[in-house]
Amino acid sequence: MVKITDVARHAGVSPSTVSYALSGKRPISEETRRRVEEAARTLGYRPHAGARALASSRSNVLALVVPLRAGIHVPVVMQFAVSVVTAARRHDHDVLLLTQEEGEEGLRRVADTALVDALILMDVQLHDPRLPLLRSLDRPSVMIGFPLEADGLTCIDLDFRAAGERCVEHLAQLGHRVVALVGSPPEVYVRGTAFAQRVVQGFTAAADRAGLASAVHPCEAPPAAARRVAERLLREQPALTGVVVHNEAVLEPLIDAFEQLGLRVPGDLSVTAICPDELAAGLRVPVTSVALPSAEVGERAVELLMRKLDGDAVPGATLLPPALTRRASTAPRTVSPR
Amino acid sequence: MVKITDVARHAGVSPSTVSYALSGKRPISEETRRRVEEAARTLGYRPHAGARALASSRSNVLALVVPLRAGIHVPVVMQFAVSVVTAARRHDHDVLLLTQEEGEEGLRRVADTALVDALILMDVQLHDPRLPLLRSLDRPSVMIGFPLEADGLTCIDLDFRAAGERCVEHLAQLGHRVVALVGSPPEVYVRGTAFAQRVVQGFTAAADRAGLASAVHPCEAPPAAARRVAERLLREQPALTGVVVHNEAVLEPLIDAFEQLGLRVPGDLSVTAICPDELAAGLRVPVTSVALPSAEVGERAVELLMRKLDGDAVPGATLLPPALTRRASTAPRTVSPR
DNA sequence: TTCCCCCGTCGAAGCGCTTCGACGTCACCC
DNA sequence: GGGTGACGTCGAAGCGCTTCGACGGGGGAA
Repeated sequence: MVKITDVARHAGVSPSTVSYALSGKRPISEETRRRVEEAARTLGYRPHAGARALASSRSNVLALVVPLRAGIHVPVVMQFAVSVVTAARRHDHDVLLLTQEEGEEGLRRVADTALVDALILMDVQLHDPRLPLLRSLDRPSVMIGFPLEADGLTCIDLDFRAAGERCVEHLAQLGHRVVALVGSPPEVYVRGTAFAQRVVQGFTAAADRAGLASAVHPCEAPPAAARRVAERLLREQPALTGVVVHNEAVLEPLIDAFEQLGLRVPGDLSVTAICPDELAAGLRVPVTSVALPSAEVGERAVELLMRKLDGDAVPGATLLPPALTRRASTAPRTVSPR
Repeated sequence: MVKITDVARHAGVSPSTVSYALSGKRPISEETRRRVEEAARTLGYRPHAGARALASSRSNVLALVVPLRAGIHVPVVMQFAVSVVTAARRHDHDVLLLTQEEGEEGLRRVADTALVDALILMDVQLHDPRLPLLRSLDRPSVMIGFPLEADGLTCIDLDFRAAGERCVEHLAQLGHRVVALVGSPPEVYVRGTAFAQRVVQGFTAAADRAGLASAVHPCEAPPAAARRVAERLLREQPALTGVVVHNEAVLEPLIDAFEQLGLRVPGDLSVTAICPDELAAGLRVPVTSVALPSAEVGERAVELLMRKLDGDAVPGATLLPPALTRRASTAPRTVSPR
């Protein structure tokens, strides 16, 4: 293993000069810097991560806690993770993967052993048990999602409330008067997952404001569940013409079910979704949707953390405004009753 | 931050004794060990990861390289990742997440900086460019998947060749004489992804051996592609009664397509798959399948690495035997022609 | 009773890096 | 021409832990 003293000798300078030349933390003459860099390159010098962490009390590693729960859409989680890793690398950091299984103890462990400099949490609950811990930790953190009480913490997410509203407004503009929300599986609401509840709030508020009749239906993931919900929807709201889907797993089966029940999309029924753009755009009937910008969220989360690590103040809440893309699944309400 | 000297003082022993007491690397009297443990507990002592890594040249971190490519099934990747993390934690290790985007340079970086002790690679190609690098690294590694030339390296995976064979044998036993394999998207074969090709080999070999007529069809992920493949299958092999699906994304759409084309599963067509058990079992028609044991593979990969880290010899190749579970989608061939 | 060995513990060195204070040199200004 | 910074570099300390050799004391064997 080649170490800093080897580079120093090779470049004819002291180890500290090598350190400064490579880190840029003190001015070093152009000439010396070039010599050091070349020495480092020809020797293949790689600073020892542990030594560096010990001396600088910075590990250049971020922790990412991913959810394992039922009812969450795995590809979305993966997208977050990948964008976090990519963004972290741009800032010269690596990412340690933690599962929620490890719980608070895991967070405390990686923070207290100085394995990581900072933490990113996904799948935040309204009353998340990890909040007090995060506050007490001496390391910065960012949550992807909003708990109810986030004082002193930093959160970022799509503005799900606004997303719910946006979908309803779009349907209202098209003339629809009776709408329904097909949401996540019941357990997601039961455990108080913030984003799911916010969509419901936004959906309901916007519907009330616009004077629409509305209903909310949680829905399990299997296609059969989608079919059942579709039937129930039509039974309970015979005049239904607008549907908002906030559940990646059932989006396609649900549309299939509607069509099998004799409803054309968008002829008889307009469907909008809150989901990743690729999913909405890739369906047989491309679906009008509010995008779930996982890549952007992951990226911004990392940037927030970096600023916190630099000691800068950051906004406690970052809500990304929803962007609705019109596709083939929504159309003005047909005036003639069916 | 509480350090080892604090614990030592509190327990009335020297720092080295604390170290030995906690690590068990030298015999320490019962009495002393208890005092040390209690001191550590009451003070909330957490050894500094960097310091430990520097002194012991062990970081207790594994690198996991996950694929980002098109055509791979994301939930499967996630399952691997989770099982690797869980298994690693059981061995007191953490997991650093790398994306394939970082490439060989990323591997070299985390290995040479001693950030990680060992590496796990997924999505191995037949001619994987990372092989020489892995051989030259001074750290042990395990590949999930088999390249063509694996001398000196350690690999583990489901025996995909045998899995392909097993599916065909099952169909043959049921009396089917004309079979087809619906595989991964073409790009997966083009880039030489080992497991996909092995399934083809096993499928073809077993079909030849049993004297079955057979054909292989790569298939893109979108449902529309599944439909096209279904039509083509029936056109090109009118006597087709047995299908093997090795493509998680199209399994369900394919069955739908067959049924829409007027074929009942398993009445007219027996379908078997190579995919995660949950997927096969959760479909409308539960599908007979060879399980993709991601959890077991991840776990075993970690165990192999641990043994290598301990300096033990391990087998170069670990092939997990396929296990076929019969479900509703396969039945004996109907004697009467349709 | 003496010698030896082993068990349990200690002290010190050192892992490879960063960082702080200090020092020499040069340029510039009065 | 001497004082004064600023610039560029060096040396040494120290980050918190592990590990190696050494050492004292007690027990068993002779």
